[in-house]
Parts: sequence; structure tokens; C-alpha cells
Amino acid sequence: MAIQDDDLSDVKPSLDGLDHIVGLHVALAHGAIYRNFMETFSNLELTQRQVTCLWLVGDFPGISQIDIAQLLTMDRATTMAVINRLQAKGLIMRGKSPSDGRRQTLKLTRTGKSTLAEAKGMVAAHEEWLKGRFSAREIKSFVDILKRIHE
Amino acid sequence: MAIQDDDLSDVKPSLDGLDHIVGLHVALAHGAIYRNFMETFSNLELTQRQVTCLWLVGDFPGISQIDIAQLLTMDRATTMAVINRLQAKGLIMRGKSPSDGRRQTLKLTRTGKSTLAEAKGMVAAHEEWLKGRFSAREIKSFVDILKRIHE
DNA sequence: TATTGTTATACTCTATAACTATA
DNA sequence: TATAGTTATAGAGTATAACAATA
Repeated sequence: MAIQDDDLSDVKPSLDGLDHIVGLHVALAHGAIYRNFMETFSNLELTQRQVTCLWLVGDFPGISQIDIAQLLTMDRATTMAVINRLQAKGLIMRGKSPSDGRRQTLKLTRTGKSTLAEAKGMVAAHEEWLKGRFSAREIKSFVDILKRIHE
Repeated sequence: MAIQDDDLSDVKPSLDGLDHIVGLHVALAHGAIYRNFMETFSNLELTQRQVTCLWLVGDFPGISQIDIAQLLTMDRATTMAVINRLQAKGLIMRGKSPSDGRRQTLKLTRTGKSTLAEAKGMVAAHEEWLKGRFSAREIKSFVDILKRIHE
């Protein structure tokens, strides 16, 4: 008689059967990075997405929502939601574009500027946690592959 | 007089200033993979997480929620939510563990088994999309690094 | 006391659809 | 017609806190 398909009570569960799924490893690594990020930013109460958007507005004052959406591969409405949260926190101002009435111009508030500066320091710490265990060569190879996936 | 900090109207926004942030590339790659996955699974209406849990239950009939939570680094309540969705779709059955009354034993339903088989074929297609552009050596190096991040 | 499941609650990200204003 | 922003709505994942049952 065949073994019952539920006769696995003494088998220790593992991910072995899924080990070849690259997408799973990406998802798990992303989750680990996400958790360390949130821990690092527990004081500032900012998410990865929010810091990234803040950083972009800092780098390109007057940037529009659609620009951010395209750079981060987000939907217009998704971008709207993230920017709304940053505005509610008082970090970003919306204005009208003088050249194109359809566009918003996004800029950092005074608070936004100082918060971004602080956030950059924390991102550096978080990145050190992430990169510290790898050689520069490994990081380069890793980022090259990631870019070929998302670009 | 200094240049105004909003005098960037003719600058094309880019991610250049964030290019050194490894975590961002992981997030963007994860997003790209997520979107292709959802597209691939639009018929089956299953997410990455759901397929992963279904696969684990298929590999280890009788597995408990806490086992899954630990393998995928999820909270107990988060795992509960995912399993609830799979049960609502009729793919998973809950039972009592005979040896430990605190534990649930999770098993696939008949529908769950056929759905998992179908899902595995689609995961293969999705993984081909992901891995097709890389050499076996690149994939190995990539997965090695991802594992060192999440393990 | 510790573990497992459960429920309640909340927040973020994600997207689609439809509407408004502008180009 | 096309683009940008907006609003409404919905679903998924994530987590914390507190409770019940069990070990």
C-alpha cells in the first residue's frame, strides 16, 4: 500500500521545494530589508516609498506627480496617496505649474528639508546594514542584475 | 546671486541621485516581478504569497500556520489572513492536530491540489520571464546574495 | 508560563474607474 | 483627444494588542 499523503508528521517543514524560485528569494529579501528599514525609521515614521519620494522632490524641486509615478513605476493614484501622506505630515507643498496648468509642482517645506537630511543619514545606516556583509564587487553584480529586472 | 533652488524647470527628473541605494533597486525589482506575477496569474487570481503558502501546504500536508509563518518570516496574524483567503477560495482545509491541540493542520482540498498543479505551471512561465535574460552563473550569484539577506 | 490560533484594528501600497481641468 | 490630477473604492499584505485554548 502507498504511503498516505498526510503521513508527514515527523518531517520538518522547509522551503527546499521552493528553493529554485528566484521570485521567492527576491520577495523574502525585500521583506527583510523592509523590516530593517521600518525599524531604522521608527522615530521618523517614514516608509521606504515616502523617503524615496521625499528624496526625489529634494533633488528636483518642482517635480510633478506624474514624473514621480514614472520614475518609480507607480500608478497616478498610488503616487497621489503617497504624496498626500507626505503633505499631511507637512513635509511637501503643492503648487501650480506656471507653464502647464495640469501639473502640480512639488517642493519641500522647511520641515521637509530638515527631515530629508535626517532621513538620508538613517538611509545610510540602513544601507550599511544591508551592504556591510558584501564586497563591493558583489554589490555591483547584485545591483546590475536588479536594474536589468526593473529597467 | 545664487541660483534659486527651484530653478530646475529644464532638468529631466531621474533616479540618478538615488542610484547608490541598493534597497531601492530591490524594491523596484520586486515591484516589477510582482506586476508580471499578477499578470501571469490574472486567470487564477492568486498572489505570490498565496501561491507560496499553497505550495508549502502541498509539500507538507498537516503543516501548521506557525510553521508557515516562520518559514516566510510573517507574523502569526498575517499568516492567518493569507490562509483565510485560501480557505475562502476552497483551496485549503483546516483540521485539529491530534498530537497538539493548539495547532491547526493544513491540507489541500481536491480543488487545491489541481489549482496548485496549474499554478506551478504558471510559476514556471513567470520564472522563465524573470530568469530568461540571465546566465545560470548570474542567477546563482544573484540568489546567493538574496539568501544571505533574508536567511 | 509559553505557544498557537483567533479576532479586532489600523496603516500602507497597490490598482481600476470615473470625473475635472487643461493642453 | 490626450494628459495630469483627483476622488471613490477595493483588495492584499503588514503589524500590534488582547483574548481563548492548550501544553
